[in-house]
Amino acid sequence: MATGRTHRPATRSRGIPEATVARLPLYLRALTALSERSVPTVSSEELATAAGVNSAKLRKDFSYLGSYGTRGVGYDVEYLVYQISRELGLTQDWPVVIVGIGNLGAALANYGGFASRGFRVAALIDADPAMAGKPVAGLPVRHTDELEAIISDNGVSIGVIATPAGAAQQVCDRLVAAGVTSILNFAPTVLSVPEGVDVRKVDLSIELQILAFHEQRKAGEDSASAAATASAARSGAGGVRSSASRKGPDGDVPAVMPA
Amino acid sequence: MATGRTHRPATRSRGIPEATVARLPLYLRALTALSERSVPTVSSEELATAAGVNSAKLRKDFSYLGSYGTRGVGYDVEYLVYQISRELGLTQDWPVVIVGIGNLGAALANYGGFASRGFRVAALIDADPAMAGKPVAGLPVRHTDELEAIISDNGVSIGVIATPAGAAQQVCDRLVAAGVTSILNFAPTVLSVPEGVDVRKVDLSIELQILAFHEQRKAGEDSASAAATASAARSGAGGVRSSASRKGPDGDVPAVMPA
DNA sequence: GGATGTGAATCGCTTCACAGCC
DNA sequence: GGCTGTGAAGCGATTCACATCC
Repeated sequence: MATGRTHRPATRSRGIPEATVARLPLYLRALTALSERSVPTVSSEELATAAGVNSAKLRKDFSYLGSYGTRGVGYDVEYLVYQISRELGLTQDWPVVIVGIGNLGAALANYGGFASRGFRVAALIDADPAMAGKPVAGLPVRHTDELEAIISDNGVSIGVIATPAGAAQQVCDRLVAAGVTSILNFAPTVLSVPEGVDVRKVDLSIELQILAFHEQRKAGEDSASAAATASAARSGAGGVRSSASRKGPDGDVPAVMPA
Repeated sequence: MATGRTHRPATRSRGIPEATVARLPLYLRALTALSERSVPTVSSEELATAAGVNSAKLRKDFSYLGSYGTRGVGYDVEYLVYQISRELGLTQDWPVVIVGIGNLGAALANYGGFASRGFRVAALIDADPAMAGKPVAGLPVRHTDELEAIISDNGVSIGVIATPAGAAQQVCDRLVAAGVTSILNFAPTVLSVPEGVDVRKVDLSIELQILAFHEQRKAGEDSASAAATASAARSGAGGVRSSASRKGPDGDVPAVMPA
């Protein structure tokens, strides 16, 4: 999960569950591919496979949007592309700014997936004066001083933060003050924002850590020694928990602190 | 959510809920920051705030790991850092390969967040012969031909795919055949993998699309015209179906939705 | 007194299974 | 006959609220 709803008591945004909203882009991508191959209709089964979900979930998801299918037949690809696009708000143009033009910011600026949906990179912003004016992905990098002007001149409501962690909150505050109400945060830090501002976060290392967790489990299933280690860890963790005593039952000493 | 568990019947990985696992890296990050500031203990309340979750959830999460706190006092920062690191498998070294050294791949290679946890970039791999040998983030780019050798020589079990969508499945297949069992996929495509291989995906444009959805809703609350558009869209969508509308059992919002 | 640890209640998502319609 | 649309059941995660312990 790479999400970060900020406050808000679970706003089931008018009937469409959050989990469904998160999958709509997936369906849209699969449908767009079908559309390009001029496939006229799909069954929930086929589309679900293409999107990597199961068909019951897909049908349920679509049922929140309306009755767009035809029983015994399936869904009209073009029509569904349109409906989902509209539901997601992609039939309109969304100017976005990217703040922090390091490696990641540059990668984002060049990322085709933004432009191909309704997103338009209105400006690239960086705090380094040496970067100012340099073209990245065909756009000149602007200095942070211009941030407020850029936001209001372009009517930007979505900002992408790709700065180092230390600068993120400050950038966030300025974006919000300038009128941005949705933020996609790539900096590894928790942003605090006022009510009404949405933040989603993508943390690259978190995803890897989750994989490492499962990977470790797999290793434990195979080799005996690894399994022993793992299960010792386990019983220390979830186990009996006799009275008190932190520290796992056996040799489980900290001593060497990891990274 | 940017996840992608592949098959597997919900493997509540031996007692620790998936949702909890996904938050452990968050806690770890907050704890590491406290550790660097030499803070000896934290309460669930403080730590929860720092990690961006609520304290009840945090305590519940920690309860799956064991009783590592002290009632009336809080949690020992260093000790908790160690326990979570170990639980996540970060006390060991994880060699990873990054395949596809375009803008994004290069950004990932340079990303400090990998190295700082237990991850070590063992190799950068790209299909472009012109890239071969060129240094990126201090490592020479290797050609795809060497993929299998690199995986087995380094005992790599985690692979990162940052190729264009068209190449991703093929790269994935080769990684898996060579022994990789966890994949972090940045390509905007659904990967199919055999049982036992974990895939997590990060799709940059999906996150933006989710923000756009909520942004659109906000706009509908403000201006009358926008609201009209939105609700027209809505009724066109959910409309017909005379029989009882899904939607909350009772007073679910009509027309103009509340904040 | 103060904060953890955790059953119990609640909520929301997923899955099932079948009625409804083409 | 085939596939959608959806109540209802199932299940996991979140939240509550308080017993427990330092």
